[in-house]
Amino acid sequence: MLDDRKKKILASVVEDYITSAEPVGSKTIADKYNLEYSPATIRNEMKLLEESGYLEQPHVSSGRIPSSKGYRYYVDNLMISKKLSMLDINYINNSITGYGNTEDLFEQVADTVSKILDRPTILTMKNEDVLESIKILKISDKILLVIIMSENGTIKDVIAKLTDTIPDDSVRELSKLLNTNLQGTPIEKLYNALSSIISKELKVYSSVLEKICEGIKYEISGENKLISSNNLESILNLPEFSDIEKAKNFINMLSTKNAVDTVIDKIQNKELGIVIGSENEEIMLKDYSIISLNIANDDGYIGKISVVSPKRLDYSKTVSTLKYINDKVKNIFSKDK
Amino acid sequence: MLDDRKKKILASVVEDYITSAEPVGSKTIADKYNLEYSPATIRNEMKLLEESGYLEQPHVSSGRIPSSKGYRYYVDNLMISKKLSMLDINYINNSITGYGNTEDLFEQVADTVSKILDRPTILTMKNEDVLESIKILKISDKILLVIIMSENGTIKDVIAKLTDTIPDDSVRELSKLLNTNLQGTPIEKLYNALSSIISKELKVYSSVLEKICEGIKYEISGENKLISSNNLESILNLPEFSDIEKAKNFINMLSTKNAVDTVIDKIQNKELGIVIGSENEEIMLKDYSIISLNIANDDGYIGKISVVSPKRLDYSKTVSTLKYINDKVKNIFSKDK
DNA sequence: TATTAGCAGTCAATCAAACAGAGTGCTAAA
DNA sequence: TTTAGCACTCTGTTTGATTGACTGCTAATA
Repeated sequence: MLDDRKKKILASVVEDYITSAEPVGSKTIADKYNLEYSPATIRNEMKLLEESGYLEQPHVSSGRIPSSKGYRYYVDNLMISKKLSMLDINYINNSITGYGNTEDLFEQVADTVSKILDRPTILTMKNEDVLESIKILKISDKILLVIIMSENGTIKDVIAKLTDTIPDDSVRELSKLLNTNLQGTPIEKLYNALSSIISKELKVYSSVLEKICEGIKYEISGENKLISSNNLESILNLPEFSDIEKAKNFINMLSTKNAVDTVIDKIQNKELGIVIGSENEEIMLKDYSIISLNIANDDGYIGKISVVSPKRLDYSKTVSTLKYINDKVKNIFSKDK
Repeated sequence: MLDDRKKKILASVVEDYITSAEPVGSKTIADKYNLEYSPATIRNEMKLLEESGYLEQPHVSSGRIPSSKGYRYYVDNLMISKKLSMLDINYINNSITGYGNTEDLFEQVADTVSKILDRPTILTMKNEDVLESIKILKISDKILLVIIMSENGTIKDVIAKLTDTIPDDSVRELSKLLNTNLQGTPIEKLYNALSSIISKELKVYSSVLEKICEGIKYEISGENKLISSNNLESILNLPEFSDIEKAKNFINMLSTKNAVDTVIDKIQNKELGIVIGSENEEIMLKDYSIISLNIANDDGYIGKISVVSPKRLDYSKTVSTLKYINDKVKNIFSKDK
């Protein structure tokens, strides 16, 4: 347990470093943050903080920077939750309108978070959803519109271009058959379910169904749909990326996404998960933090918004923003009911 | 007009520089490309080529690099069109399947081009298309699916979540009204047209129509839809971007897009447009080239695929790839008919 | 006359040495 | 227990010297 003075010093180091990105020296702290201690005292304390792993020293004659453990202590014990500025609140309210389907909403959310926090934002939508019903609409002789409705209220649709014309009767019959066969199927397994049906029971319609299948495969792409929305230019301006190799690594990490995905997947039980730097198992991620918020509607878990950043970031603002947005999203969902 | 020897030397400089990214010296050319001239002769010729503006010398004791004029001469007169490798051809054939609507197809095309050429690729879809008909389908008490079909065969749909329930009769009537009022409207003006109708003629349905309108605004976002698909990590590996400022500029240029858009818009009359470096009016683009291919189906112009790159790039491969893909796309369109 | 060999000259890139500045740890005094 | 003072360490920047690639020019050669 840290004593009061150490806490104050640690908090000052973290907060100064978050904005300056430069190692923080004892004099800076004594001057800027009106602590009642002399630089020498602060130096002694900083040394102790380093020895117990909360601070690091890039080299012997430099100031200190927070370690992952230091950030963790700050986040858990010292951080004061900031209120969002009116500017940010207005921006959020204007850009998250709640129009469209769940996917549209998630995209809006990702864009907004990314803009406000200036960090790449990854969206995970879980499809634990099951099929409620399928409607088939004949748009023209050779074109069908297949509408897929899930119990959660998500609506997706697929356009199937046929090779031959199809009579109205068949469309009606097909619609019935699909509904009786597929109702209750988990959305993410729809493609597989449909494929196996084609070969077994519904051979008559196989050519039509294959077209529909193709569409479903394309539109409902598997389990976790990940969208990364970002504002790369401003991120590359972070001093962390003045070394172009680091910048490339970061971009690479984001686009292969595997490592990040694993971390995000593990964050389950809590509403808000924060994984800081070396807390990540993957070494690749040792300098980065991931902050992830679970989104739920009344029926339960729907997905996550996750922010990926160098571990030097404004944790307080990030958390406030995510929480505010979570409320907003919950609100939209409850209105829909 | 350049004599034969100058042509050979210019071609060698361009081709060597394209792969090496290092200024090319007289000895390199004499050794690697089996030209029958001594380094001294080549030196003299290179000096003349520089004086007439085809080559540039970064500093007095370095080799030469092609100027924009040099690339232009190469592209117009010297370039031998390369055949695509089997690898590339297979990749293209596998990834451009032609499934889905025009927009899906365009996305496939952009991804493919971007992968093969390792460059950001921008897609422009022109909506000169006009409305053929609108269908409205009632999905549940409070949810309508509005299907918008254009004469070009593109189908879009919008989900409108209503605040109140709507009777079946009204849906039918609304559908009729919209069709008579909007048929023939250019797709890109649909939103405006609908908005003005709401206030004038169809006041009874205004609350429903506003919801639909909202959706249309969101889904059919204006005139030119631009999608940029890219593979940023590998692009940042280009030696052009070893200076991080250049990298940021490039990314910035791509995301603001204004400058690039203007160039692309101007390329109209030809099937294939190549604008090299300083040929661009915008100074921002003086080190970049844009290669843009017009795509048409039987009814005419549909859109463009444009590749943006530092002006050092494999023009021959780029052109071959775009042409091959153009054929592929034309093929898909004619099959659809 | 056209080409080429040879050589002096230029410049970028690299490396080491010198120097300034920021910040520490330790000691001794308050 | 806290603080002032000082020697020390390390980074970052500047300066100068060195190396190497390549040119332009001159004079010799085919």
